[in-house]
Amino acid sequence: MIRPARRIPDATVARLPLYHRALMELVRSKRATVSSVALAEVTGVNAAKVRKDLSYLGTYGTRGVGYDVENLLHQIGRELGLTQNWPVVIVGIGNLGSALATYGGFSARGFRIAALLDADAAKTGKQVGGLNIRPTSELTAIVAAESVAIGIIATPGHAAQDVAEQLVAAGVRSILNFSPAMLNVPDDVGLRRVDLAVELQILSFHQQHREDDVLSLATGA
Amino acid sequence: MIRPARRIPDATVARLPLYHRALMELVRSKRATVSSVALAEVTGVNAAKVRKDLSYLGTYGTRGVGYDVENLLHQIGRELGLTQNWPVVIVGIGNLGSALATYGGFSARGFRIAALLDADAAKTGKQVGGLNIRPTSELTAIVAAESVAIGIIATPGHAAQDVAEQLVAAGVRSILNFSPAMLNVPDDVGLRRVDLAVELQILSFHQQHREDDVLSLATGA
DNA sequence: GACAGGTTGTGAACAAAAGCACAAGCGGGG
DNA sequence: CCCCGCTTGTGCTTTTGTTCACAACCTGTC
Repeated sequence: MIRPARRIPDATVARLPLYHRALMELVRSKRATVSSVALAEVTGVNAAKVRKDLSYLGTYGTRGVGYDVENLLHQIGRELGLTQNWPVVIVGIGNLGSALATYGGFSARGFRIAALLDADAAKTGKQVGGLNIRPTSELTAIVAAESVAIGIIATPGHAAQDVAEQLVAAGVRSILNFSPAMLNVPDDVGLRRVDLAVELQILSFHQQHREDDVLSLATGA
Repeated sequence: MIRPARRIPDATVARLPLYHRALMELVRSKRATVSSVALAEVTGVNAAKVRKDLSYLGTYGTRGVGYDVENLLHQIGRELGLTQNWPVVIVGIGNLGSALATYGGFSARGFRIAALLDADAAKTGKQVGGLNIRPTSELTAIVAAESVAIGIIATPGHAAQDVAEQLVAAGVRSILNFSPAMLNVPDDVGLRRVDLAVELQILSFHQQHREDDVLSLATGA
């Protein structure tokens, strides 16, 4: 067999975007090569972990030298599928949808926003980030016409499942869900959820417990 | 000692907000008790994992019955520090900052937005989500006056480190960074970063590899 | 052409997390 | 008062992820 040697662990996949971004920085600053230690420093990851992660992609480093920045960037990009210029649709153009539509980070990494959709007829035709907002009814046609494989849901929670089903029916294969709802989709459709408040709550947990510690230190408990 | 038995694993902490949100739903639908299986279903987590996670908080379930929804919600909220009504400041009121400022999920979970700050004088005084935008120069005063412990950075990457240092100097103990920059802060300051494009890239990876599989299946490779 | 300094790639040890499986315990019914 | 069905809490096993430590190897120097 040809590709079985390279089953990339989830934890590694989750870090590849981090390396990718750091390498983009390094390219901009005209750095030709980078060592695992240097890459570890800018990404906040342990150097051995960096090397192991990169070794899953292939043998792109040179002992005694490091990694060629351009090449490594390319390889990671390829592995992540960023060379494909995926078209994406964003459904739900409220504050968050607008922020996503104008967020430069997507286009900088090979995602092209194919359309902005919103169910609210009052928004139809308005421009956000240089694109017209279109009615959700056009979803199927747009997905078919542009071979859209990825959909982003930024609607309120109660509309999300319905939108997800429309996306799946239209042929979208991966969904990024920014709404609070938990979605049900077929097994063969990729699904990830981002909750803006989760990270804040995790911070709050640690904050809380640091205070507890200080307190118990003070009282000698 | 009093609190050493309960060292909650990171993986569990990351899931507590998920349970918390699901329980809020259940309270709204007047459900009195919930079993680990039911909670597992709505959160998409394995039932045994739910039970183990909850057991770290204490023994709040009843065998043969399940968990009391209200009580469990309260316990999780307390553990996460959500009963404290933490004041937070948001720095950088562009599209993303505005989305965060108007995002209902924060206030619904015990975070109060104490101020919106932006370095751009042209924005000063404008209203977003019922709050006036104030100049960054007022940061120190606001943090002190309102005992702000948590800061959210939604500025462009190049401004983020500077803002982080101001926040730390002013006394903020935890920072949530939505900018692409990697920040350096003292060890005793909590720091988390959210990158809106990361999840999209992870999706892209899986999408990409699903297509590879289909392809190699077709070619018999 | 050998040596020194530096860096990768990876086996092996260690740690954390996930998942299974079941004893212990609750509550309702007869 | 006992039995049965249900559900928790958790010991144990397996899987996944992290870290260490070092042999293998490259490059430039003398």
